[in-house]
Amino acid sequence: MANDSNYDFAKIEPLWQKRWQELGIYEIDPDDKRPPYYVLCMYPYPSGPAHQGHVRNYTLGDVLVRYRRMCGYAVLTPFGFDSFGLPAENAAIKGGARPKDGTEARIRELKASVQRLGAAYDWTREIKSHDPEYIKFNQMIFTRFLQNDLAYKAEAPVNWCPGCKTVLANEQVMGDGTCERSGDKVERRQLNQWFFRITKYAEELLEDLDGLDWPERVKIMQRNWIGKSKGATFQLKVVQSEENVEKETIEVYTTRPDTAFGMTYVVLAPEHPLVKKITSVEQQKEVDELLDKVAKSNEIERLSSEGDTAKRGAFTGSYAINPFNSQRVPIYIADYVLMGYGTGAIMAVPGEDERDFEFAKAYSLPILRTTEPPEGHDETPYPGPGIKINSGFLNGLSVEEAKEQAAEWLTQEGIGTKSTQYRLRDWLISRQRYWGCPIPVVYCEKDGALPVPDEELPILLPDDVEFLPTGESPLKSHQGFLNTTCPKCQGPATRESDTMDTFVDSSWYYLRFCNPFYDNAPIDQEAASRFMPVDQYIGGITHAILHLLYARFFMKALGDVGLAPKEIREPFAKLFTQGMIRLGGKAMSKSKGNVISPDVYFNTVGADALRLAHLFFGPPQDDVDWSEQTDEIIEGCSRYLRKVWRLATEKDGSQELENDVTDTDQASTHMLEKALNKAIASVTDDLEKYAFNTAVSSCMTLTNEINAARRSGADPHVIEKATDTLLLLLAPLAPHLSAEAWENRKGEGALLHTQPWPKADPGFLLDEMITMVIQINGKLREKIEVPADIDTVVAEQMALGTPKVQEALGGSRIVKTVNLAPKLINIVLAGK
RNA sequence: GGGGGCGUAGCCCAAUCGGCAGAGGCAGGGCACUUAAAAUGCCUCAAGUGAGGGUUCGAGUCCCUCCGCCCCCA
Repeated sequence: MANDSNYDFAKIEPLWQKRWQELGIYEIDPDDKRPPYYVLCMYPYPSGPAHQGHVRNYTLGDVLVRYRRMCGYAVLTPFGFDSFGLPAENAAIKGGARPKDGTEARIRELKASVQRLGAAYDWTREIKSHDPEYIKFNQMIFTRFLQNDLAYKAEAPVNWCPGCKTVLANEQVMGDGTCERSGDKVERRQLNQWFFRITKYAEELLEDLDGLDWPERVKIMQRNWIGKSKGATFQLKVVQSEENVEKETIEVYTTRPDTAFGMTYVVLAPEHPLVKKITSVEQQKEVDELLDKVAKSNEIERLSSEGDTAKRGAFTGSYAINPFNSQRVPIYIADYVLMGYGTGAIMAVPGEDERDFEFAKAYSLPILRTTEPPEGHDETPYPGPGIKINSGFLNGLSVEEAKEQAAEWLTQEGIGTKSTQYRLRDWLISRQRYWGCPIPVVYCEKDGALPVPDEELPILLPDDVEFLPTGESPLKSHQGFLNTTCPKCQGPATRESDTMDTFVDSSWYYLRFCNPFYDNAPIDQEAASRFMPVDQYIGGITHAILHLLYARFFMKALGDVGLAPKEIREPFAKLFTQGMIRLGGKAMSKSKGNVISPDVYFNTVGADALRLAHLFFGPPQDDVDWSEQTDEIIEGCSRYLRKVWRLATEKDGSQELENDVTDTDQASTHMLEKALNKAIASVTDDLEKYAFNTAVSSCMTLTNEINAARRSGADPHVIEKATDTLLLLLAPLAPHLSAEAWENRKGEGALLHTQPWPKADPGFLLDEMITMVIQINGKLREKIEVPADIDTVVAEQMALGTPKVQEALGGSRIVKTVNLAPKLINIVLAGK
């Protein structure tokens, strides 16, 4: 066996996968003394066998798991499945397997392909969102939120498909506002639904971003999503045309109170409660027409800047009084003003706002500037800084000063106040769907909406339901599920038939992983205190906003209702977002139908080669285009691994490892020592900063150096040491082959992955001689070898003495020398 | 429309603080081994960094404008 030059991955990979599992080297005892380290890959929706996106994600995670383990940490490395969700239910409706059966089959498939990758997971901790235990605790969390005013019920618009007669998720609405299934135009309807009060945490969610070691772009996306803005709210009196009395007031929010003198009209959201009251008889028809149109359009259309502006608004027939100058301005309604943001009403300043300007032009409303635009500015609105004009007591002030003064004035007059608004809205969690966690609420005619008591949890989904293409959740008509008794009066009551958004499940699973065996509460707080926050979270950029924001909200809210350690405010200390795998210009995913299965590679080159290729493609945060060349890279990685195998397992015939090796080449031995230590340093450094592509190439370089050293007769002891180290460095990257080669070298039972991570000897990292670059006027002219500790003055003399420099000097005057000896000397000559 | 990213050799990609454009791989070429081929080993080839300007002794790297591709928000 020792001379077997063929590495049989098909045989060896499953053996090691089994051994790691049996040895439990990635499981943690409760009394483990090593420092804890929590590595987590976003748990996947089980859509069937893994695709290359999964491979990439779990490879990156596994490299870090194995590396940290070798660095001496007790690494927590759990895996689970985000197993509720729409596709399983849609499959059932189309006549496929029932959601539970289908989901569990998909889980088995995904798990099998994840296991073939050889990633080290503690499978004893596996959890699935649809586990009855998980449902129970999910529901318990909901009831705690309800009791602590973090959950509430309110009317909210939903996407309604008139063809399917059902509510659609946002993802089911196509870009053009039609239903993905029937193609009908999706409408907005009001429905009574459950919300989580995430807005209560808006400020904390914003502030705590600063302390996170996350990619800056993800933090920027979250900041924009939260959308904090500072401004003022104030009241406007309404003058109704026919009665001409001031009964009602409108509250508006603006970020630019300094522009109030330029207000030439007011706009209400079509849903604004005042619309009914203030619309005049003459304008009723026009207003109704717009209301009708708005009801049929979705938010995407409403916020779009496309479409004929002249058809997007309607005059109500009433007027408002601008408190700043007591002028009457008309009140309009317009589709682009949303009830959910600010106060649902705006003051319009067409002189300083693009959108107001377009609207004013379309409806022939006056346009007035209140900020002096810079010279040469055309007729378009000017929103920038400048000096206030046409603005009464604000004239002459800067925009910033005027904002302050205007808000001050509003406060003094008692008609307004400074106000901070957030774009973030409360989280609508109700889904009119079957395959999700049931919302644990019962409705009693006498006692109203009540949470289900803990001892009655979990409320599980009934199995005996029929999936019909009616579009309605089967729970809605399932009498056995619906009928219950009121926990308070024991009278007849009805269950809530909506289920929770699956983002609820994924908002706290990382806490459950800390101790998934705990049955007193959702979260074992002691275990959570030990492992949380997650040291390294890894997943796709697609979850940059929603999942990560919801999970952050849950961490805070769970702490505040006493279910999680209160001092831990953030769940993910460090985040890494991997780039997408694209095929044909689109992200690779089952729903897009452009999946390349890893199976064929598992069978032809093995998991290690595929893993190595994924690491080697390029920077892990960048997107990868899957192409013909990808196969060549994978083939190249496979070739490289075979090379390592030969190096590590074949005895070099010309060199026998005897005690008294004499005739060795000192220079090449020394070069190998240096190459070895440099490789340790650079691979370690690369792993710390996720530069896996360069970590792989450093291993390749070392491999080449060892082979070269063998040819030139370097000390066999050093060659053996370097080869051992190469296997240690490859252990996280290509775990099967390196583990097998290690055991081959070290004897039966030797375990590579429990070895300590190698340390570089700093003595070998510094070069004695350095190539010094000599430039003239910044251009390379000469290179000379100098001792690393050369005196800078001496170095400069040497540089000036070189023939090329002498030649170039040719009578010119030296203006200056940039002396960075021993690296570089730049001689700047006058006028040449 | 706003925000973010990317653009280096035929291709994938390297290049610490602004200091020699090349670490690694793929493809190509040559040689060795072989009866031959595969496999393997060795050697070799190649761009001046998307375009233009600026700052600097010196720019792939910093600043501005433009072009192309991608992502997010609207």
